Amino acid sequence: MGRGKIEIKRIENATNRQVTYSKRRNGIFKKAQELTVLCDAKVSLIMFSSTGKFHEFISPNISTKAFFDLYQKTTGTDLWISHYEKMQENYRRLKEINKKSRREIRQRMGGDLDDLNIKELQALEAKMDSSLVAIRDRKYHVIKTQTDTHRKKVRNLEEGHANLVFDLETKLDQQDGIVESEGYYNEAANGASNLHALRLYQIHHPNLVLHHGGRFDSNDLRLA
Amino acid sequence: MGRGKIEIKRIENATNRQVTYSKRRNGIFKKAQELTVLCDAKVSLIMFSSTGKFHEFISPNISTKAFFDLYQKTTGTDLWISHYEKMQENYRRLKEINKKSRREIRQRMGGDLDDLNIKELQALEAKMDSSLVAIRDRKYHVIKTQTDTHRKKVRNLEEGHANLVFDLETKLDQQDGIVESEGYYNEAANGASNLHALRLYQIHHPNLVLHHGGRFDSNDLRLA
DNA sequence: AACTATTTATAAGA
DNA sequence: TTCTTATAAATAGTT
Repeated sequence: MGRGKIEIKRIENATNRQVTYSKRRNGIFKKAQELTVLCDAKVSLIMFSSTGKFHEFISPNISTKAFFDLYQKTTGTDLWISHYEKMQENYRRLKEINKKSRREIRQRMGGDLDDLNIKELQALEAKMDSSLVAIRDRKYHVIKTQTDTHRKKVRNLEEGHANLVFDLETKLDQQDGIVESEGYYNEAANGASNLHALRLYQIHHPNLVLHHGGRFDSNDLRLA
Repeated sequence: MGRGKIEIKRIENATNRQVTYSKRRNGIFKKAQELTVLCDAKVSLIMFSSTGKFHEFISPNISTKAFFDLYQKTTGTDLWISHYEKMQENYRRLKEINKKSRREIRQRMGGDLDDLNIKELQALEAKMDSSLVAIRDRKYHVIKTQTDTHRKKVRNLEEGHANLVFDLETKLDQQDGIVESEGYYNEAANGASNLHALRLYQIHHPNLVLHHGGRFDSNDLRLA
């Protein structure tokens, strides 16, 4: 269809070939477009020229990926789709497990109990009961550990402090030399050395330290 | 190019559409073939008719897979990989959620408590406690429902049975006509009519039925 | 599926 | 590349 008829064989003149490619490419794209519209068809037309240039036509409302998927599904060709589907299967399975987990949690939270029978309810209750025991045990263990830690800390602090006070007293003794004994004891009574006395008392009554410095009292245990 | 010019829009007549599809498909395939030969180009032409029928043209010396690989390489858009990676990401996320769910369940079962602090332990204990209450409530509700159902069933059965016995007695009365009164009462004493007596008794003491026929006794409640 | 009047595509030239 | 145009090719409507 042109000024003259041409034989269908490779055009040897590169320029000519390029021109013909360009013209016919437009023609075929137009045909593809018309076919898409007229016949409600899905068309994918991809071409590379001899120089490697790339052109594509694809029907609207379908992506190249979707088109290729459709192609594979239709032809049964299987390049990577099996891998993909295996993954989808795993994904599905994982989702199912997830759902079950969530349901189990809900049940353990006291919901979603409607379709459990007595036996299941009893089993669940028993499990929850023993779990509760374990949690309580753990809590008491944590409390005990914390208590012990605090007790030690406080004892160390108190001892350090008492030692400092003792050192201070010793230094005062050395500095003042001979002091009227009654005056000394009077001063000490409302000053540093009552802490020394406290220190000596604490060594024999460690629990006292806890109740004052450990920030734990019976209230904590009531909350626990 | 035909007897008349046509507008490029969907052909509504299905038969016409199918015919046009067939004709133009041949035309476009021929064009693709010619382009391939004349211009030494690589062409992939895939189409699906509105009825889902599939046709393909592809340049010789290149497979569809190779063509698609070339397509991906040229466009830089790796369709599959992006999808695959998105899926992998989802999969990973789901797995993470799963792990957390499992951990939560383990904790609610009294395990995996080592890295919870007191506050968390207390919260968990409280939740478990209230959940346990909910589960117990549900259990008692189920038990009550079952008990009621059984009670009703048993009462119906007993009444039905008693009615049968009563009918039997009535029939015996009619059949035997006049019987020596002492003999009749003697026979009845170890025969059917003691059931009649039971029936009358039950009407006024319905709970008796439950304890015999309901298969529920205080033991059940102890287990529950 | 064949026919054919017409429309459309395009080869060659500019 | 794009336009022009003579001509080949495709195809719409018909049989």
